Amino acid sequence: MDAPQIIAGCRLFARMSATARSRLEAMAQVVEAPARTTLFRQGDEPPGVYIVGRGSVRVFKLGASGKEHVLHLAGPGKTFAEAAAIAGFACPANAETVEDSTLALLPQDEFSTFLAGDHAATLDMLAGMAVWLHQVIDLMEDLVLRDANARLARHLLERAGQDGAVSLTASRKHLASHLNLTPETLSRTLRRLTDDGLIAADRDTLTVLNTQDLAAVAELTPRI
Amino acid sequence: MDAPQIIAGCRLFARMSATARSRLEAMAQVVEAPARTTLFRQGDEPPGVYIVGRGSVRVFKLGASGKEHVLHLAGPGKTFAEAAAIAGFACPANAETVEDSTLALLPQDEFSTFLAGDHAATLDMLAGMAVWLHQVIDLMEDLVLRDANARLARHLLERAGQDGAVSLTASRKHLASHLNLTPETLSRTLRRLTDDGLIAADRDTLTVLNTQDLAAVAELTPRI
DNA sequence: CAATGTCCTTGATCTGGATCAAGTCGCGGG
DNA sequence: CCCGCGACTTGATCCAGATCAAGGACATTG
Repeated sequence: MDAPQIIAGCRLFARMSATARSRLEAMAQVVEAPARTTLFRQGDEPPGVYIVGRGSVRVFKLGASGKEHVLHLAGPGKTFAEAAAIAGFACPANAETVEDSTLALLPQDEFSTFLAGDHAATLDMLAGMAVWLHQVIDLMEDLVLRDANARLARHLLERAGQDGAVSLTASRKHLASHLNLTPETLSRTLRRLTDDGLIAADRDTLTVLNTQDLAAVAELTPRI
Repeated sequence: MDAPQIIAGCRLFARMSATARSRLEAMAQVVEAPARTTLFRQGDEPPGVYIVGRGSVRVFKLGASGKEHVLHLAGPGKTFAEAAAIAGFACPANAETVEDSTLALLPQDEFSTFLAGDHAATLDMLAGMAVWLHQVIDLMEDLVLRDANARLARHLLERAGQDGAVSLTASRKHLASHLNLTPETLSRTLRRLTDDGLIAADRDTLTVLNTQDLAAVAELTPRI
């Protein structure tokens, strides 16, 4: 998998002009990383913008007691570390591949130079950042305003395809951490929803069976 | 209070070029709003970028059961609603003045046009957005990885001045909501910290007395 | 194919913070 | 000055979800 391919697979960069894309392709470094490779750690200098080509990456923060919170499970076409790259501050989180992955890295300095010289690209990045901010805020509100059932329900509804299938990019415990649940609670919550016939749980796929009722669970007020 | 003054008081816009600033001043609408005025609601069309000149604004989300979460307590010089304005999606939250306030509004359409024509300003906005994203992520990690004591301790340390004073912009229940606590728990937590001599609590000011030990509380692992 | 390991499930118990329920304080209006 | 109301405190109880503690289900390896 080469740089042009990875960049073409990324919404954000794919729609940029041909000249902009060729500059990006020229600076991109392709990284092949086996599963469980650490890409950067909390506090590191910003490496630049990463784009996932194949595989998936887990971006997470560590709490004092070793508890971790998965901020982002990035699959193919997704970018991460953009914010640190743009503002130039130290990485606020850790990143590690979940499975064998191919990534493109747009190095910090060259990427900054590129943005400084391309107005349209800067506007695109700005819009992309606003969307990402929106998603983070949504996740936070989920964590604060919803209970375990509703969080899981909403997560599933958001990423269900036409057929209602949601494939698990990472292991269940990572999903649990993303939703700020323990694996035990995730397991029990999945059981509750399967017993009620709202979803079907397979080894590596969850399927939404009843969108209507699941949506009701997602909106359900935790404690009247 | 007039538009040039409000814009000059805002970090983000103050450092822009004179020509950029005069364009912003020309488009700005000054809004005088008494306490408890609703500026916009969840789901509204994005109004544009707001800048606080005087007073303060509470940006919050409502959960199904009426529980609210304060995302942002914006004081003088702070902006809000930028993300919605830039990406053009509906407001993800509600905004209401806490006290009598003066605001400047840079209307959505004119602001977009301005950005489209000014590369340097776009880069500044991008950097500003990255910082704001960073803060939101920090807040989320606080909510997820820290307990009530540590959340309050960190919040105080972050905004203590030289003399350790933190003035309460809004009522305590709004602070409680920002930290995802009930007023009761905030009250008990403040008591614990005052009893331990780490802070002093006054009617409308909290004072950090022992930065060392308070920092230790902030970093303390919730449950070993 | 036993041996080991990792992930997931299920059950029993614990606990931080929410909720419910009285007060207490301070302030503005009549 | 008294009344009423909203914001805070304090105490008693409750509960969702964490933690602790066994199992089971697959893989991988010798």
